[in-house]
Amino acid sequence: MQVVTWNVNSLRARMAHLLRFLDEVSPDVVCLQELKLTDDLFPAKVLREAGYPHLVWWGQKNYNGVAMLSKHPIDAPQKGIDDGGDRSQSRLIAGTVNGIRIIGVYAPNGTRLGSEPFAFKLSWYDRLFEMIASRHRPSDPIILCGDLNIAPDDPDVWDPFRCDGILLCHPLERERFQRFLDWGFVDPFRERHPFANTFSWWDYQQMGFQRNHGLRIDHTLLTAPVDARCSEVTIHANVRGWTSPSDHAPVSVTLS
DNA sequence: ATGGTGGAAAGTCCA
Repeated sequence: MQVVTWNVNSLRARMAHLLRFLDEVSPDVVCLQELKLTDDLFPAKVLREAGYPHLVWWGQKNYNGVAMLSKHPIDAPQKGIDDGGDRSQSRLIAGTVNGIRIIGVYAPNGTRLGSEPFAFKLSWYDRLFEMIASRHRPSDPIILCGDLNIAPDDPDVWDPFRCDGILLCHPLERERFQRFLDWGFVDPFRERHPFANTFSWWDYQQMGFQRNHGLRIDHTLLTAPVDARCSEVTIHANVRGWTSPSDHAPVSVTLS
């Protein structure tokens, strides 16, 4: 089983790329972020015809928006962090596929250090952790994937000196990421490639992709029983080179 | 010095 996460930066603008990717890679499950459309505009019919009959989506006007596409049934679908807190931003979609709880998220960017959106990012992460830790054990099969908007360590950034302490690389953000690892999640990419400077996002500006000025902020965290089945982690960086691309590449995990 | 690019949408906001 192959599971993909991809921030498409507008589903409507990226529909041709998505269909091409589905055709070329044929993953079992796809978690999408930044749909940037309302629920009524979600292209369910086209995606069903593309081989993904099982769909869950939670859109929002202009910003955010998440979806899960699957070849297999999606049990216990969930939209948002169901803790009674803020639901104004569509940032989480979850479902159980073939016994694995798959949680796809679009973490807040944070905008600027010290800003209100930055505080929202930190508290959103606290809520996400609480949601998972309060209802799961590390021995449960879980995939936590998405645009986490955190580059966890120096090898995850194009220039550790220039990126030191900036947004997406700040200690307060890295603490939030580390908390999931301390709880029991594994970062299978870093586990298999300890020193690789491989990125999942490149800025549109100043030839970011051409100069490989990128960050690894899209992740596929696995609990131990899923990691034990994980044969491959692929960052599909070639997709970032397609004409008029998303600024994020898809990331996939392959399970035996 | 507050830019550069891209997407929402029709003036800015967000990333």
